[in-house]
Amino acid sequence: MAESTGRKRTTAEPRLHGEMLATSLLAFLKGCNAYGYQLSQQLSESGLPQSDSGTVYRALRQLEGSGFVSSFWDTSDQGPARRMYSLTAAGELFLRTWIDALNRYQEVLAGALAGFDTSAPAGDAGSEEEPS
Amino acid sequence: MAESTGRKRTTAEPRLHGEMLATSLLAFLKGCNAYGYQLSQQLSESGLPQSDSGTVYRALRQLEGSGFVSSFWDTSDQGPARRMYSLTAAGELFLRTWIDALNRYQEVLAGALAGFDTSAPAGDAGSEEEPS
DNA sequence: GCAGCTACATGCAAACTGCATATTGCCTGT
DNA sequence: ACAGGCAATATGCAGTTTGCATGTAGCTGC
Repeated sequence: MAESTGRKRTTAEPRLHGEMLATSLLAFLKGCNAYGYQLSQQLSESGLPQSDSGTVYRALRQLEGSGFVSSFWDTSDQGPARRMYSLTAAGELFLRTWIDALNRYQEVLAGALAGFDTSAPAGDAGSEEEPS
Repeated sequence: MAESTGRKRTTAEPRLHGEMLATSLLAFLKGCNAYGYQLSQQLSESGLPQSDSGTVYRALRQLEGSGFVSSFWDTSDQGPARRMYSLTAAGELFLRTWIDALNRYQEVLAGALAGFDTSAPAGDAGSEEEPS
């Protein structure tokens, strides 16, 4: 049940949501300020799993609402006005926090693949993690 | 606007959703089979960002629906019957795919933090580091 | 018997997402 | 000059996911 109409969640192709998308955007902004459109393109070119451009714009507005980025309308060039985003101090903090979490995440995954438990001290091969 | 009522998304404390949660569960199951309750606890102890236990159970059912884990009711011990989960071949594949994506993800983040673009050849240092 | 723990499940409302579509401004082809 | 197209941002909609609270069921301790 519950897999009839829309897209499925647990398909084999990774998607980037939530904090992952947010973190990617912040990371890009750490290098240099950019417009949403550019960020959306960078995502495409980065080899990372993609997100819809609408989602990217909305994510940026939310990040701004949370104070992690700031923006202003740039009308210096021609073409439609674009919103220039830049990272704030709070944004950098958030970025670092998440990269930290990501590191632990990878350790756990790597540990599991290697076949032993990362959260346990070395020595236990975990092959019969049998707690009965 | 729109930050009054419910929980906010982009808070400073990381949460584990979607594929991230799924991947963590699969990784734990790679080491050894387990019950949902155990997995939920392992998550708590792992130092990873947390998910509600209800979410964990639902994630497991979805993973089962996708064929990435299989389960059966274990009534051998006393206490309420518990569902024993184990990883399938498809699940291992999915796990590997996601760990791969995660690696790219981390490279991109690390590159952005270092201040240059990972997807671009060396030379452009993104020096528009607009000071003030 | 009653509280408490293990173990799993679900209802609900809010939030998130992908897709399609709209809007504004400039630029190009014919 | 006008149609079409791209750059750049935004939104409506419907389906999905999530956190929180709560419910069920079986066993244990007092």
